Amino acid sequence: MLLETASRPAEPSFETYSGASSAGRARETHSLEQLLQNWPLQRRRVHAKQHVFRAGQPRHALYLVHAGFFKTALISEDGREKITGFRMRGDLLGLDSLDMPTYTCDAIALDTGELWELPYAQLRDEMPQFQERITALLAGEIRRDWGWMLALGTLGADQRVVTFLFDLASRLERLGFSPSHLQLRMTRAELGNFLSLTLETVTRVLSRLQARGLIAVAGREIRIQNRAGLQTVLRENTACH
Amino acid sequence: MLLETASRPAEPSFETYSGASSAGRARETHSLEQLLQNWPLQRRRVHAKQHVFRAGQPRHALYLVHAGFFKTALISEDGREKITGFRMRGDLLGLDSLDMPTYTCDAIALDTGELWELPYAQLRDEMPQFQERITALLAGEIRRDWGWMLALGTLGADQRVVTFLFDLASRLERLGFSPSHLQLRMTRAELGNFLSLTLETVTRVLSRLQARGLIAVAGREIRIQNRAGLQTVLRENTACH
DNA sequence: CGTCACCTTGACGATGATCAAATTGTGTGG
DNA sequence: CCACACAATTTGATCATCGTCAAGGTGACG
Repeated sequence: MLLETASRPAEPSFETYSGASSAGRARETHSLEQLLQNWPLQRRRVHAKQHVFRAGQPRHALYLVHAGFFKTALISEDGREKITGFRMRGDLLGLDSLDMPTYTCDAIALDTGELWELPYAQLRDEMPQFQERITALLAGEIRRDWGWMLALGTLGADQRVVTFLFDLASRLERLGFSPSHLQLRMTRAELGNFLSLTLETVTRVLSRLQARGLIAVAGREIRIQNRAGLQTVLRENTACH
Repeated sequence: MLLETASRPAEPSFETYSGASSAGRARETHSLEQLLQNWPLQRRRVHAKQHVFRAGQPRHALYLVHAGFFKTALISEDGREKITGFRMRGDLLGLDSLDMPTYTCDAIALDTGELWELPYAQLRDEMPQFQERITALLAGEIRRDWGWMLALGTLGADQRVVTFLFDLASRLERLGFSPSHLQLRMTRAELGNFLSLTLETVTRVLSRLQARGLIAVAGREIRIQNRAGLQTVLRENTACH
């Protein structure tokens, strides 16, 4: 697989990509969520379309996604927008501005969700493994970004979409969800923005993949029906390069 | 300016983007190079086309570029290659694999150069400001990557090239070089790879900009002749989005 | 002086963007 | 609960940008 995710919480649930359920089998003991389980953290509920923070606002915390689905996005002075990633349980919001006085991107909820507010300075000083985790998460974000730069720079439209589906599936699987039944939380436009495609192209690719029997599309609900077939798509010749 | 550089050493020189010269006016006291000035570091000389490390090799150090010009690149299993960045004095090589047992990208010298080998664990434990610097450099790399994702995803060919020229100019200026006289150290193919363009398109854009009197191109030597004019190019409508 | 890598320029074509229009889905107020 | 407005999705037709292929030029180095 091309891309990786930095975090791997447990405790699956459904309908909101959260973790309210019970039958959680916690395997990876070093996730941030595990570390912080009985730390007195400020929690914050957000609902869809709400900004967690905006670029330029004073940075006062790092947020750990505990439930819900988020996007982070840059907006340039001249209005161009770019979604830099979709964040789910176990991911952090605000990592990119750790060394800055203000946030450097927007973080927006696509869903109802819950965030844990991490007091960075305090945790760094009082919890020995914390700094190490943060370093790993930062480096992991760089690797993930580079992976996407590779994908977006060298793959055609179909292959980008398939790469995205595989990435999402694997992240969901780590959270304990089915890797073949994907409930998208973003619009076609947002997906296209992230993949550097237009929303029409995203739609067309999905229709094309459905026509080939590789996936089943029903709005934002996507079922992966032929994983091997999708991997074949990735091998098909790219126009670029 | 769209992009930033995490490091800002002093002591300009010429002909190799290094720092052998003397008349250095050290302003920013918190650069890594400053911090490490009289630390007993292993130094390593490299020459053009030599690999500093390759993806998969055991990671044994972090490298601080002291002189020369480098590229870092990813290569996917199926042979697609992507240059993730060009690195010069004050930049670090290997940041992305800080938490890994092996390197996750290739680092290749485009020039003769000198690297300082940083023993990460030791410095982290013995030098108080070190960890903080590393965190800042990691976060800065993320911001830079996101900036390029925005540029590559939303700008046309001409604008990408101009953005690159401005970025390079500003980095060179911080090192004490002229921001209008650029000596490229990479081929058109490498530049195109980084910008997700073909080498022909890069050539064509440079020719076009020269024809408009905005720059003067002589092989890898580029002179910026009309900075304001180039900024105008950035305002010209992009096809994409 | 010849070879090789790199660069430049041209002609052509394909991928994906743009524009347009119709359909479906969603939330809100009556 | 329905009707309405609006957001999101789908599909089609057309076109521009940039990739591909080809050929010639330039420069470096043995």
